Amino acid sequence: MEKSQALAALSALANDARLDLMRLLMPLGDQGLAAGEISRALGLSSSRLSFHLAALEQAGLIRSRKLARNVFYSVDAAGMGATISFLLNDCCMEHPEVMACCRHDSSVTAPAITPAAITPATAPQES
Amino acid sequence: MEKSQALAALSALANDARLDLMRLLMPLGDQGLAAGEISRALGLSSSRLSFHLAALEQAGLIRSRKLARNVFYSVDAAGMGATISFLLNDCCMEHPEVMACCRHDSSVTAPAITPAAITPATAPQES
DNA sequence: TCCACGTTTCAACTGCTCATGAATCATTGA
DNA sequence: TCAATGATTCATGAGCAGTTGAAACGTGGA
Repeated sequence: MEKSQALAALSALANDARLDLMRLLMPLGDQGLAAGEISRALGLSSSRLSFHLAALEQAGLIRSRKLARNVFYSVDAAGMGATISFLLNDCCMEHPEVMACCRHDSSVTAPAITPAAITPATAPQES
Repeated sequence: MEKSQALAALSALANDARLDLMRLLMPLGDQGLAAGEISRALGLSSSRLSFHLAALEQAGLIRSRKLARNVFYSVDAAGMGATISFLLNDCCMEHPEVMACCRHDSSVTAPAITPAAITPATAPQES
């Protein structure tokens, strides 16, 4: 991975809303989520969300595909992996103490935004 | 690691000069390098370097220690590891395809700034 | 064809990041 | 005490990132 590309990815990740966005999309895999659903789940205005989505897509961290009227966004795991790989290998040069972070899966906290928190819109409203 | 702390670290890393700085300091371990030497190695003005060093130190990615007239800066491997661990565990939730970046040590290129390029000039004289 | 919906683009504004050079502070040796 | 050196802080200005609301665009159903 090029340094410039890694810088773009790091810049994209260094934002509260975009980090939430990645955390929201990550467990959904390739299916992803429509922009409108993301907007509702994160409480972002449509224009603001579009801005952040464009930043992440340009950085190679998410992908989009059009389906009828909706645009579905999903994580680009390869892009995310390449970014982390850049940090580990090119930046930290496989520093033993840094590499240790890969082995012990420490501090796995509950995700801030659970997929269950997403309003399915079309699903029946439970009372 | 707190999300706010991870955001600070990512913001600090999302900069060309600071990424070079980390790559310069990484192979030097705890010994680190004096600010003046870093300034010469990277071709940064002293005030500009001081700004970037402060950003990295505040983000918990480097440490400093005063030695006579010099301030030596070295990487905080634990801080860097925690940042990458946050990306892997909290952000990517151990997504299998992302976690793969830890295993195959791909694309290990020659460092942009080799430690040999640094003029030793004044070795840290402990008095 | 028209309307409704989902999404993106645009202009304007605010605030932050980054770069520059001068000034300042701290330490050492003459 | 003074000058030299190493490093940081400050004021200034340029440019970019983020937010907002309105407008525009594309698609599908009536």
